[in-house]
Amino acid sequence: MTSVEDQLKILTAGTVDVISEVDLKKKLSAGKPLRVKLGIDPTASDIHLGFTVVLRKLRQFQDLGHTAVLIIGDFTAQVGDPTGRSVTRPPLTQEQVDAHAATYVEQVQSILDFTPGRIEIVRNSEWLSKIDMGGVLRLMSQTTLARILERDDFTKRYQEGSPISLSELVYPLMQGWDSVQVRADVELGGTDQLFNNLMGRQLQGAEGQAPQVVITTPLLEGLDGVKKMSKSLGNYIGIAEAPGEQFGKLMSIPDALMPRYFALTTGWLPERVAAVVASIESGELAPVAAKRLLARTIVDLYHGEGAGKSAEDEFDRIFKDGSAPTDVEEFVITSGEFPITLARLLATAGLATSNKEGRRKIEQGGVRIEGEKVTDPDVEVTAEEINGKLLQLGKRAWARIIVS
RNA sequence: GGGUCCGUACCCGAGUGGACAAAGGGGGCUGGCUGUAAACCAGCUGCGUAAGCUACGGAGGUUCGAAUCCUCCCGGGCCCA
Repeated sequence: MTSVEDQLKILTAGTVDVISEVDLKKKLSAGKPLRVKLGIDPTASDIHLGFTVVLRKLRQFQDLGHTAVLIIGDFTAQVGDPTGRSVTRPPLTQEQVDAHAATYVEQVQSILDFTPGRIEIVRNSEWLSKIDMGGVLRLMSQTTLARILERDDFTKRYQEGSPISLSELVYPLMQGWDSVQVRADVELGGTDQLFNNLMGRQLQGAEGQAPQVVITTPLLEGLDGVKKMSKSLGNYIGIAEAPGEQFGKLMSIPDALMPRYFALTTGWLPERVAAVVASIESGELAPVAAKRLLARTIVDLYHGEGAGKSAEDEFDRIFKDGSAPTDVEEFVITSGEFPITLARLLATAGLATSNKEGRRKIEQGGVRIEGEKVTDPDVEVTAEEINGKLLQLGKRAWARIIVS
């Protein structure tokens, strides 16, 4: 087994908070596999690059012989984590939660070790749906309103006069109770989870358990380069997204963000990251080349070796040469629809949400048929004229029209 | 429970009887430029070929005419209890 000192070095690298390192050392020194908790709220169906930061940290624990305890927050998802939120989350149905949870577990396999014994996956409804009012009150007496309200997100909402549901105030307690239930030795999370995770420490202490070590990892900025990557902000790159999508999205991140992306998402050793960053700064590696390298690396990571190169070729074909992608989706239109105006054709093929919008796109010069720009939205085409032709909207949307 | 203020398009937000399909910003889209799906600049952004239709929390009402006035209902903030 790796020495305690080496483990400490690996496990604390790239983290923001470790509370506390002394505790972690003590726990590691006991020589037993630690139970390392990570909670996932199944509020959306995709795992994104930002979340892989903490997943990779969890994987490091697994590789050192510790046990990953993945908690699917199916119960807490019904309340909604108020962290960083300015509004109450809408409650999810059981079906949505189940579907999201299934997708999560599937996607997480590309990062975590699923060898039996290395991972446990549990749902927090197992215990949270059973706790009675007495139990809830006991938990609530462990904290005070002042402590809960210290949090920025609540303070802000309170000052703004936005509604805050009491159930949201209890959220950190539920998450803390999870730690008690799974007897967590360590809990991982993004820096925004610090408050919630510290609650776990306190509740464990009150229940006579050794308090968990809380480790936080940095939050990755999303495509906009400012706000954290999140599903609800729509600025994310999903690990299950198509190679072309991932490549393109990565190419669009602000240049200044590249070092962070290399450091947090590639899984590279710090020395390798430092070397790349240095060559960018010295001008040896052009920004665009660096970004391509990043994009290839990430696509390879989630779609297999070589997928990055293919995605890059495709990207060049589309955006550099301006030609159509190799596989354009076919769109079948029944012959009864013809003759049809170009505006309506666009809407029928799903490239516009309405005829009106199709009309606008054509008038703006954004529509091509077989590479030829069309200008009159009212022109009618017959089935024979359009069958098999390539319809293009803007730089990023195509449909091959098939008449049946 | 009482009082008071509020609810506007994807989001924020102006509008308080006609000139309102509704200012402004964000987002999104299209075009230009570019190493880039970045940045920047310009245009577009309810539906309908059109006449017109539908839309300012919901339902009624007043009026020639309502997002704007009245009644009730639903949702929210604040103050008092």
